[in-house]
Amino acid sequence: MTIQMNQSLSVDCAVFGFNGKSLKVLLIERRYYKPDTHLDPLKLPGAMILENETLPEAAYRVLEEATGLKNVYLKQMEIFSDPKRVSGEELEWINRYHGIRSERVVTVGYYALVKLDARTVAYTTAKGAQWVDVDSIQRLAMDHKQILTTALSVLCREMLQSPVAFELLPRKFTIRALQNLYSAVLGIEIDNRNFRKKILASGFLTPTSEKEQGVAHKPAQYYTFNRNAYKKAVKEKLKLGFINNWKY
Amino acid sequence: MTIQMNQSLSVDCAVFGFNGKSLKVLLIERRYYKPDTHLDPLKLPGAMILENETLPEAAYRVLEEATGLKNVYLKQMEIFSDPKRVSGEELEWINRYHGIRSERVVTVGYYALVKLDARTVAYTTAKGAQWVDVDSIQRLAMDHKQILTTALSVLCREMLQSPVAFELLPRKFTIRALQNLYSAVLGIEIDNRNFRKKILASGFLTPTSEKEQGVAHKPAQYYTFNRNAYKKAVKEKLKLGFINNWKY
DNA sequence: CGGACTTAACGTATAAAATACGATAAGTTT
DNA sequence: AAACTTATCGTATTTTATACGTTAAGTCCG
Repeated sequence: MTIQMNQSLSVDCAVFGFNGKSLKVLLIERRYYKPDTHLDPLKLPGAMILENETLPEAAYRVLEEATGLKNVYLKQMEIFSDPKRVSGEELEWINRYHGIRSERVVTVGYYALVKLDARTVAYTTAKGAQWVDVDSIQRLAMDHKQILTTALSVLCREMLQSPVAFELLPRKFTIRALQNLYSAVLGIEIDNRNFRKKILASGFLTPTSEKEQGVAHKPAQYYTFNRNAYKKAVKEKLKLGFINNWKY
Repeated sequence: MTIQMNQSLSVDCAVFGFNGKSLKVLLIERRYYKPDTHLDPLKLPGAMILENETLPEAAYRVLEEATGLKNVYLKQMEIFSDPKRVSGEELEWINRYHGIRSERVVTVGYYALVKLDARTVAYTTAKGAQWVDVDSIQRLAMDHKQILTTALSVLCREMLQSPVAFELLPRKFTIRALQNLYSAVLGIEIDNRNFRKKILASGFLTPTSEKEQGVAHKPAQYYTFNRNAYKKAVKEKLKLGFINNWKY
């Protein structure tokens, strides 16, 4: 057995957004170097790591290029290192596309959460990218479907452990919007009265002076996420899951 | 900017063990290619990734070589990709040691949990490795101190979320031993009466017919971890931290 | 041998959190 | 104006966490 050389390292990002109804992921249509290929056209945004660049830097670079956004929630997931994860025609495509000669490409999966506002949607669509409902995705280029699946499971876990939900919502949001997001991503039903009670009791939401307008029911108050209150609470108490919530 | 080539990928493992009192990590003394070097001698077990090998495979290979154990709890943490994380004399050492010519080494950090029984200790010490108290470690080779620090924080988090503690205990253990482990790793005091109540209420422990012998107090019952009961419980209820424990 | 000592094991009382669900409020739609 | 929808508040019940008292079963030491 020989040590692997002539390999490349890439990053691939599953960029998630929430439109109030369902979870979306950003997909890019790739260009072929020959027209009659049968390779899957849609892929996650990604790039090769450059000299003098760390992996997070590469991921942020990809993300800014794809969305125009700089301060985005971004997190490393796992690394996909199957020696055959890209091979044959796919490897050929990569080498051709990047102008390199690599025998193996190991990729690091990232997942990102963005606020799906009009500006961002305009930017991405102008770039030819598309926001696709995560449930509707059957196949993607290379092993990107697998990366997406991993990202989804990581997102579920994170939603339960930390306040990442707010990364997907606009700055001002209603409690119901937050509830819908949890409900959609986790696929569970939530009692709105208890959810409200729990989330308000946490002290992480600050009410604004604004209310919904033009909705066919009692308009709801808008809140913002109070990150400082959250940080303070984390410091004060260890949060558990397995052996629930002890302080001692 | 150019795409990085001539790079190597390695794995480094923080292997933890618990001796009943404190948390230990397995360290290896590295050999110099010249005697008067000032490089730190102790490092985590690690290896370069081989052709036709995935990263987890590489990590298991390292682990088996270092401990003689095959079925070990092993988990990928994060990737250390600073372009300068090994450079100069350290990079020279790596290239010399492995007989390669690499300009950059990106490493994937793993952490492993093993049961520190007599056989394993004998095996590792015969190999010249040592089990060192984690609190006493000041410096390590390359950026291995940083990898260790990351591993420790991941371990703390995992201990609170999933039953990894049992990977560090012998098959049969007392409730007090489990408590001491939590107490040592998390650095918190735990009320033994409430701990017992909580852990027994979870239904994850199966009592055995054996008791402690020769201890200077009432002998405690030995228990085993009931993994099936745990899996069943996980299925039945989502476990949260941020928005604690809902079922709905 | 007997009392001191230590931890195991059980129990009880209180506080805090989760859950189920009733009732009213404030808008739009028809 | 009645129907409809969701917001918002409230209450009762159950579950879980926490603090801490008590007895049991051994060893240790005189």
